Amino acid sequence: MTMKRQPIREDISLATVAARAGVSVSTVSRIVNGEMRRASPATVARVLDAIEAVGYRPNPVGRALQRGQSQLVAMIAANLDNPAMATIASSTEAALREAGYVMILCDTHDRPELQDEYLYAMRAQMVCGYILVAAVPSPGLSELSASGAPTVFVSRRNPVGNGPFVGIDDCAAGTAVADYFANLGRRAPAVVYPRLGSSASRDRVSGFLARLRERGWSDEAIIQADGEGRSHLQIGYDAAARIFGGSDMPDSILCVSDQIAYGVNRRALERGLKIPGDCDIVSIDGTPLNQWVAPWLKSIEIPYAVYGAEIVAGLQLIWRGESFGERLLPYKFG
Amino acid sequence: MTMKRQPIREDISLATVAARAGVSVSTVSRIVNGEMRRASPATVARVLDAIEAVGYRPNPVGRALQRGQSQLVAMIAANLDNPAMATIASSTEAALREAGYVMILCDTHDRPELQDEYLYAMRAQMVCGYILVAAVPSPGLSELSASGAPTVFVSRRNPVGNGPFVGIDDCAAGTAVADYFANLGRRAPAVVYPRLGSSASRDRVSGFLARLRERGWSDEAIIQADGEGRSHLQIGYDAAARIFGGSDMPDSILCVSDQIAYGVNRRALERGLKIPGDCDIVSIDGTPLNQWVAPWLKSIEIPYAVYGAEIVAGLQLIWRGESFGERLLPYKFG
DNA sequence: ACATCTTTGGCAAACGTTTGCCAAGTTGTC
DNA sequence: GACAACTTGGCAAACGTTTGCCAAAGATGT
Repeated sequence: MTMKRQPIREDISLATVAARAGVSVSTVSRIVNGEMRRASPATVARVLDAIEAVGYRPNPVGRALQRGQSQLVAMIAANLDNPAMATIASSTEAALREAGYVMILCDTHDRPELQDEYLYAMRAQMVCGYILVAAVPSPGLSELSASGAPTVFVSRRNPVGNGPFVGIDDCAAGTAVADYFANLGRRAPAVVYPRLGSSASRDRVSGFLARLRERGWSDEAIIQADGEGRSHLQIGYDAAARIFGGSDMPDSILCVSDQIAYGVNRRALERGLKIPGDCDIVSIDGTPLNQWVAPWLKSIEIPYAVYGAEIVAGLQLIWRGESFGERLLPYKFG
Repeated sequence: MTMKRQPIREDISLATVAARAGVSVSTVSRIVNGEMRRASPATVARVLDAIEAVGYRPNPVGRALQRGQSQLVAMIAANLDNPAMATIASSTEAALREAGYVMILCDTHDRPELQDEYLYAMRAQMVCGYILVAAVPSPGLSELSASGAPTVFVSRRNPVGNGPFVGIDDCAAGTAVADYFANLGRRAPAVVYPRLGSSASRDRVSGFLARLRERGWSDEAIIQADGEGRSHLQIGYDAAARIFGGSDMPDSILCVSDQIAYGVNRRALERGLKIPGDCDIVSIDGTPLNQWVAPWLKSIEIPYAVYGAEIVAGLQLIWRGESFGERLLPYKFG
């Protein structure tokens, strides 16, 4: 029983179907939208046949104009070159398609002006939802935030207010790493993070520091190094230069992202350090690529591949009017 | 002189501007579209003021409906999880935005049915162009190909016909690696590639083999290994198992992608081989990540970051009616 | 026979834009 | 003074959809 897929003609409209079925455009429209009770069973059958016969598919543009809202969802991401974000984008795209939506992807390169430009452009496209991955503070974001448009924040919480969030419990992740180091008997822990921290970075660092303090470390005993710029690779590399150049060498380092860990490791290699051995490195991200190219790296594994499903489920909740605060996903460590 | 950016109200239309300027909607429309000669300078000024005052921005949906074409461009990519494709997507998105377009991203996961689904969905969205990254043969693609819609193929050539192509000279890249191995005095070269090869893989392999034959190798002297599946990482890992398990060990391996090289390297490590040393590995891709996580890997570097600009330039050529056959970008090696 | 209600389906306006055509008004030419 | 040519700007249709409202016809109750 092969279902012959006929070529899609873009010039098939409600009018075509209506003419063929001998009814009006409105009747066809109602039937297409599932309002079956507005027509007799005979008419419905005739219309359905006509739809099938001419291969009608609703035109999303006409529909968007009339409804004042499209089936487009905007994903505004900070940096697609980061494999973690690419995975989020990929899984979200799949989940959206599954639900009948289409994703527009915008890469802000972490720049507030670009983020605003996109926010405005997406509003003009009448998108029905916003997914903000690692959003940055900006005037447009405040405006969006205030407008009450369906929005989900991913990885980083809303930097200019609050709103539905999908991510992990960053603070707990930092705590877990602190416990791991402490239980292993490490004496000189360090932490590397970007200077312009997102909520995620900050929470990870503070969870880590808080637990170390609880377990007896003084603030001076914990080596902290931040790095400037947008590239986490470079941040890690630069910060490591200061750490390894200092008087007291760490025996364990928490890197708040995989890429920072790559940077730290490269500097360590240049210094002739053995990783692990001379120094343990733990990162937070744990993309699958690590197993292939960075087996020396132990990670808190964030389930980026399931973010998509969570994000879309969250959006659907919002569309139905039932908002939600946050969806924290379980991470894996060990 | 701060330019106060006013909040975008979505309910500002041509009618709003027209009312404020005391002219008709048509006049405003013409001025917005740059037809300045259809109105007196005084009117133009008044309208421009009104536009500024109310913060008018054309509604892309209404425009798309009227023109039968949107400012949306569809990028249909095989697999976003591959960093090379993520970079292509990112750079293309930037170039499109620069040119005033908006990108819709679709990830087909290398599946023909999904590719078709997207092709149909994008047609319904009245996109004004298609960018097919590593396209796969499918009925919908044949249809698109025949329809003459503006399309650019990236990385892989059109598998069901021909059409504008952006990429590198894959055959020459393979040849270059062959020369490199030969000049280094390697005696036992190998090549690893995916079984279900794209045009790109095939060309790279055949360029490599052809040059080795020219330089005196017999077919039996060249170790060839392919791997099945979609993950290049796994392909490399599996193929390496056979290579390293065989009687004659290679002293040099060409991997047709970075990810394959990662897989091969991991197996090599498990075997206790030293890379480089016991065996040289060269890959084709050369993403910047390599410098950080795979310094042992020498690569033909493909300038993925400039693909975006080339792709968009190509599209604009097509839109202007001047088609083009292919744009081969220079790669770097050494 | 009449009033009332339900079923069935069409008309037309609306969403925001573009553009062919027409109608004034202005200028130029003989 | 007549006529053409150009300038300026508006009307209205069209793109494809949705939906409030109305009308015809049938069903039900008195």
